[in-house]
Amino acid sequence: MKKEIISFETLLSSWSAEVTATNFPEAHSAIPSGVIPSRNEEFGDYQCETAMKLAKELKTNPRAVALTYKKAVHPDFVEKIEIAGPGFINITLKTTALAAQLEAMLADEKIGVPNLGKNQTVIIDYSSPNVAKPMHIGHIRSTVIGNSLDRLYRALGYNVIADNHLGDWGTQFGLIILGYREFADAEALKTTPVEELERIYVKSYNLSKEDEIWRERAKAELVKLQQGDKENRALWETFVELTLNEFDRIYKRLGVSFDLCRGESFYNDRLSSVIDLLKEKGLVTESNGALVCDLEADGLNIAIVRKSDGGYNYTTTDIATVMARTEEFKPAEIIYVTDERQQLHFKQFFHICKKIGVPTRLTHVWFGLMRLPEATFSTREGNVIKLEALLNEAEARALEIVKASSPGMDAAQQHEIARAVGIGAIKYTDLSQNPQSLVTFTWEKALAMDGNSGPYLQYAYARIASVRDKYAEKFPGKNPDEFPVVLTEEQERRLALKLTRFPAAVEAAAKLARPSVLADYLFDLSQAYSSFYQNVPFLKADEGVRESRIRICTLTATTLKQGLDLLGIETPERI
RNA sequence: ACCCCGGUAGCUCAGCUGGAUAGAGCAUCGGAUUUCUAAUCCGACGGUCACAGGUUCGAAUCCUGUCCGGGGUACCA
Repeated sequence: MKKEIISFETLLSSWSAEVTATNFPEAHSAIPSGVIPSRNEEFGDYQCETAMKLAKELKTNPRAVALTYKKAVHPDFVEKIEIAGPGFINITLKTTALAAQLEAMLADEKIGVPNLGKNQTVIIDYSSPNVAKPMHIGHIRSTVIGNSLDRLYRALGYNVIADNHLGDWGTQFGLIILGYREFADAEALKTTPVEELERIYVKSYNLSKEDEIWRERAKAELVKLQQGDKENRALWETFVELTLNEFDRIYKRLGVSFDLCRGESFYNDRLSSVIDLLKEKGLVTESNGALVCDLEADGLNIAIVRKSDGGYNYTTTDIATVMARTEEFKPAEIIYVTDERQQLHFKQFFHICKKIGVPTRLTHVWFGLMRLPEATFSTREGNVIKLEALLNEAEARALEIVKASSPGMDAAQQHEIARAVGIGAIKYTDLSQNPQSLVTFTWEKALAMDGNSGPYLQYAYARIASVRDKYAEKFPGKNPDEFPVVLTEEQERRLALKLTRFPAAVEAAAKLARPSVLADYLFDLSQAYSSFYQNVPFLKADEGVRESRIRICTLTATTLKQGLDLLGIETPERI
């Protein structure tokens, strides 16, 4: 059994809490005792603001309170504690302790990421595109953010079930079936099936708006489908299959895979019993021919659970889905990743779930819509950018750069690197900003390959891989692990400190449901490494120092690789 | 009308459960390559944190109001 790695932040926070409890028992327990990384490195490695908060409550001098911490027995890994400004407690670690922590992390496969999710199942519901509609760049966010959360939770030891809740059931199928019969283009269905299905849908939808007879016919087709008509059912299955084939191709390119792919249709049989249950609980009333949950009293408007034509809508489907998932998997939590427009829906739906006694914690992770600088995307405007077009463009641009920088490399390898770099660039762009801000799409930003970008991080990784190859070449048979880690240079110490903070970054990213927290950390780490790389020699250093630095490179590489993997970004050994 | 987001450097964004001099990237300008991958590094320039009040030792951060932008508000999801 390996010794568990505990971060300095955690150790220091417990220490500070203890000092508070011993010396200021009269203080309110809510006073935060947290120790955080210094905002400014000239003040040390960690800082604590407890003294100022305590002094405020106890109406005493904050610097005097801070002095108590300075005088208390320090943890053995602390070099010094200083008091500054209005009452900051600044903590500097022993460099030898930092080195020891790096060695512990090097010896641990998970480099210190804790196992928080023991025996807990989390279902993450993401991507969830609609059948018969091509994925455009607006769909990438749920897929990429959801997939990163999926990876983060797995890394923290949760049992994750990734479920792609396809929009494969609904009123649009009446229109599609009718349109398909009337004006499908067999040739187009073979070459670009989903695009053709969408064309059929849009045309049929437009007809339905001006032609009442068409509308009635479409409705009749839908009813037939829902009643299990063989022909319509077969058509529907074809549509689903054609669409899934295409989605699978995109998921494969994105490195995304699901444990389950259960569309709305999967829960179809349970819908009427959901209504029965809601009735039983006295939660529904009739209004204008529809059945609704009136949530006005809770400030959540009204949710329709059965339409006046007898059909069900997504509130009902979602409730049925939760109940089915709860029965089958007993998850501790279900996380939904969708765009911001669905906030009200999820509030309503979570509220109803609570009222009917669903025990599972339900979380809605929403993200801002992606838009163009001049307008929002809309099929009608014809300004949608197909997801595949974006991926193709990214790979093409990356290939140009690879060809320019590695002209001697064979073509297959150039393409492979361009693929990883191009896709990495797109994912990183999306994941590196706060999900909840609205995103303005520009090609320039989406395909950024320098500065704060995916390729910058991949480049840092590839340089390390190259250094390690060179080391093995020049010093065959030597094992750096037989030498201790020693930190001498300023850039080296700074890098070391950043390395020890990886587990905290992973934890925070998952807890806040924001992969951008991890992306920020990794960029910061890469910058620290690049600076180290540029200013500190390793292969030319003396024996011992050289091995120590190679080990630091190794830990940086592992951290980047694992970290980028949590963002779903690959790390080629050479770029 | 009501509800939810957002407004920080020329551009794209961090920072927002109050803390020290508001940070990155891009762009612009100036440097670094006989040396471990220059997709890099080092430096400079650049801000009335939308606006007005308030809370306090301290506000980009919390409260109130205003302006601007996006989204939502019963049979689409």
